Amino acid sequence: MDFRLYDSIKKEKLNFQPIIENEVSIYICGPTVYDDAHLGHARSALSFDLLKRVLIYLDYKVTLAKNFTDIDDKIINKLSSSDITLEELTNFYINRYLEDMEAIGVLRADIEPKATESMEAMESMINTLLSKGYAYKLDSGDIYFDSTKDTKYGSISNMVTDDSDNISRIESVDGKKNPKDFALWKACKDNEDICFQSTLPSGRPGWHIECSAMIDKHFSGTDDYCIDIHCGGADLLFPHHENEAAQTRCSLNKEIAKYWIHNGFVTIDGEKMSKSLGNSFFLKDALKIYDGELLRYYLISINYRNNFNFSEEDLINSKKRVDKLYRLKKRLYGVKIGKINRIFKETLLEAMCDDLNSSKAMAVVDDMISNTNEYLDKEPKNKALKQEAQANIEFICKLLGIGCKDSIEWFQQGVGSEEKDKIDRLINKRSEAKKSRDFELADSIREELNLMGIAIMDSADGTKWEKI
RNA sequence: GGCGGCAUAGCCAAGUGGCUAAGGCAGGAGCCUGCAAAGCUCUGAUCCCCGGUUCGAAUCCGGGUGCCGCCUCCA
Repeated sequence: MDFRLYDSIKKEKLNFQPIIENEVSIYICGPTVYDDAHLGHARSALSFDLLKRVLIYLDYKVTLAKNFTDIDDKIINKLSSSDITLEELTNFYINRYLEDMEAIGVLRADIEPKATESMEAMESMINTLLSKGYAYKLDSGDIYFDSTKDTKYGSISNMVTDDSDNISRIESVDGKKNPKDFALWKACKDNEDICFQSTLPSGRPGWHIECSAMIDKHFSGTDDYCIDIHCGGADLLFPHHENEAAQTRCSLNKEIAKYWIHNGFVTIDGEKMSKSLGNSFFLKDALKIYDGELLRYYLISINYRNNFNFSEEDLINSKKRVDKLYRLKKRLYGVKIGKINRIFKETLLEAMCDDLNSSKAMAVVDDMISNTNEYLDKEPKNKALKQEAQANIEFICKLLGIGCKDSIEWFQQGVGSEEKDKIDRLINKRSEAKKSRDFELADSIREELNLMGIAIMDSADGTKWEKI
C-alpha cells in the first residue's frame, strides 16, 4: 500500500519512498523544557505518533527521535528565580512532558536526545562550518552562520526577502554581517551565564544547531539525506528549519531530510495558543478533567495540517463519539479476539496512508461500529461476528490509539467503589420493582440514579449503567 | 511591508476536476422498549463573492472580501 504524505516544502502530496529500503528515520523537533506541555505540544506529538504507528503497520523499521531542548535563554531565565540546577529543572519538565504524553497514548520515541548531551556533536559541526567559511566569529566570541554563503538558503521557507522593514525587526548585533545570519554559538557575557567549555569560546549553543547536530549524531542516512522525515510545528518552518537545513547542507554536503511535515496550531478563540498571549491550555490541567484517550481522540479528529480551534463544547461532543465505540466494545465484553475483517483493516489503513487522514479513518470506524451494531441487533448471539468486531477494535487501538481501555471502566470513570455498590443496590431494587410491574417505583429509582449522574439502560443481559 | 495558510449544512469536519458533496454532534420522524436510555433506519448543504479555463470545478486560474499564522522565543 502506498503511503502518501504532504511535504510542506514542496507543497504537494508525495508518494513516500524511504532513503533506505524498508527503514524510516524520523526526527521531531521536541519541546524546550522550561514549562508544562500545552495542548499544542499534545497535538504535535499526536500527529507524528500517528505517522509512526502507520509506518509500523506498513512494515517499516521505524526509528523516531524526538529531542529535548534543555539549554536555552528561557530556561536560564527561569533558573535565575530559583535555587535548583539546570539539570533539576529540565529533568523535572522532561518527566512531566513524558507523563502527559503517555496519558494521551503517545508512543515513546526510540531516541530522546538532549541538547546538553550533544555538545561534542555541536562543537564539531560549528568548527566544520568555521573552517569551511560558512560561519564567522565576532569579537564577543559569538559565532554566526553566514546566510549569504549558502546558495540554497531560503529554499525551505521561501523567506529570502530583504526589505528594510524586515531588517528593522531583527535584533541588531554588532558585527553581524547580514540580517538573516543566526547564532550558532553564544559566548558567555558574564559570570552568571551557564557556560560550556570546549574548543569554542566559553558559552552555549544557539537553538538551531542542536537539531542538525543531533540528527547527524544519531542517524547515518545516505549520501543525499540524513533522515527520511523531519517533523515539527508549522511555526518552526522559519527560521528554525531553514537554519537547520542550511547548517547541515553546508557542513555535511547533504540535505537534512527528504520529507518535511508540519502540524497546524492549536488555537483558542481563533488565536494561536502561546505563552505570550497567556492563552495556553496545559495538558496536565485538561487531564484533570478529561480522559487522556478522549483528548487524544478529539485532537486527532481533524487532520494534522489544519489549525485546530480548541473548544470544550467540541471536546464533549467527541466524547459522545468515543462512547459509541466503547458501547460496542461493552457489547462484546468477554468475547475472545478473533480474525480481523480484512476489508475494514485495509480501508482504515488506506485512510491513514492518505497523508494521515485521521478524520476519514474515524468515519471508517464509525461505519464499522454502526454495521456491527446492526448485525448484532439481528443476530445477538453470532459469536464469530463478535470475535471479528473485537479484532477490529484491537486494530483501531493499535493504529489510532483509541478504544484501548476496558469498556466497563470507560463508562465508570470517577465513580468510587462505595458509589458503585450503591448503584448496584438501586439497580437491583429497580429490577425487582420492574419484575413486579411496579413501574412507578422503577422510574423513581431511575430518576434517583439520574440525579446521581448515572444513566441506565436495560438490555437482554440485564441493566447496565454509565456515568454521564 | 514580505511570505504562507484557511473559508464546505446550526456546530465540528472529509473532500485536490467527473457517479446521488464522507462522517460525527445537535434537530425532526420511525423501529425497539412497560416508559426511557442505548442501538438501528430515514431525514439537511450546490461548497465566501465575482470572473475565467473545461464537455464537466467545492476542487484549476485571475480578482475581491474575511479570518489566521510566520518574518522575535514558540509544537
